[in-house]
Amino acid sequence: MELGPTAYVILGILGLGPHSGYDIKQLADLSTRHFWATSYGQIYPELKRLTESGLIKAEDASKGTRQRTLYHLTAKGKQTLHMWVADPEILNLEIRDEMLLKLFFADAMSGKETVRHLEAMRHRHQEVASGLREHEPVAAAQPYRMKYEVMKFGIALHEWCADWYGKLAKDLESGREAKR
Amino acid sequence: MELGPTAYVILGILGLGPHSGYDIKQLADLSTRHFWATSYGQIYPELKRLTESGLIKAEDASKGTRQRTLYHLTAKGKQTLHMWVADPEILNLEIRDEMLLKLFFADAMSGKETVRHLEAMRHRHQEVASGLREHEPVAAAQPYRMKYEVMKFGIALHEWCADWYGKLAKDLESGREAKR
DNA sequence: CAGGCCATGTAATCAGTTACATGATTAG
DNA sequence: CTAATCATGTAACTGATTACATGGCCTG
Repeated sequence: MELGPTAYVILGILGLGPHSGYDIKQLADLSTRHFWATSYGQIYPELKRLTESGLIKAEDASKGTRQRTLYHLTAKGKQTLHMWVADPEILNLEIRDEMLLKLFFADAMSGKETVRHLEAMRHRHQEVASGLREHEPVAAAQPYRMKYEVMKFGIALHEWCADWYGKLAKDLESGREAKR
Repeated sequence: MELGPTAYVILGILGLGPHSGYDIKQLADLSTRHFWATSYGQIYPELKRLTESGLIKAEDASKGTRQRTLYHLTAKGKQTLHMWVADPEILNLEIRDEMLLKLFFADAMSGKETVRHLEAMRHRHQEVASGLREHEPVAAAQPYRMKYEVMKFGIALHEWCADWYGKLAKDLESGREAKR
């Protein structure tokens, strides 16, 4: 009965208060998405499993005929979440970036094409950063410091990346002699 | 007959010359691993598929009774690879970082525990960076500029991350008043 | 009354890892 | 002679996405 990271996303969000599966998805999309994405296809089955193992508890919150189930942490769930958070083990980081892969194999491309590609990468990171920036005020207003710090990290990271690609593009454009 | 990124890792590496499945894995581990990992469980079946669709060709290179198969790109494979590289479409980037997830939910931890966690994250990124640094000279000596640039990007990225976590840890340690 | 959002779920599929199985060659 | 490395492969499993199906509520 090992729990995966997705289970902790759910437990973590429920640690902030009772939420429905739908809520969890919305909140995750606004907060953890940039370093841990989830989908309904994982959330709903996971909610069932967590209920079965007694870490969370369902409570009916239907309005008329419209179904709605709120979940909240049990004492056991709280404890499990806290133990996970407090455990300082080193966990692995995974990055999958198909554009970087393309860049890696881009030696056959012309300088112009490479610059266009770098420009696209820069743009992509800028987009992610400004997407995060949009709900930065919300994150700042909350009483949870780490959540805000993680958001700031995301913004800074993507801006740093955008910057790096921009600089490389500039280098390629000016110092052609360096090519090859 | 859509090709996934892993297929392009293989095509890209074979674009540098004929290699065995084993070679491909070794080279990928030294180069693309930090933004696109692969395993034998993907490489061997993919080599079979690529052979069947005529993008690569197998050539026996056994030595005595020791089996060895070298693969090289066909004209069609070269073309497919080049078309992929030249296509400037925006592809998605995925990050999965369980430690960042923990940090995100770390508001219940004490300042000391959080600092320890940040220290571990800093250390992890430093490790990745110095791992990459080890074969930086090899990358620098090759005639492929983009491969070297991508490696430099990886090093700089992880060092930037290490730095960021280090700074946050410092902030937490000194400016306690900012907590909560 | 239509479109958007709230809400729940499942089935099929896909990508990728892990563990295993096998054996040859080479360097110390 | 033995350990490391070269070399190829598969089966089982896991984690996650996608697409679909269904329907109610609320706002303009």
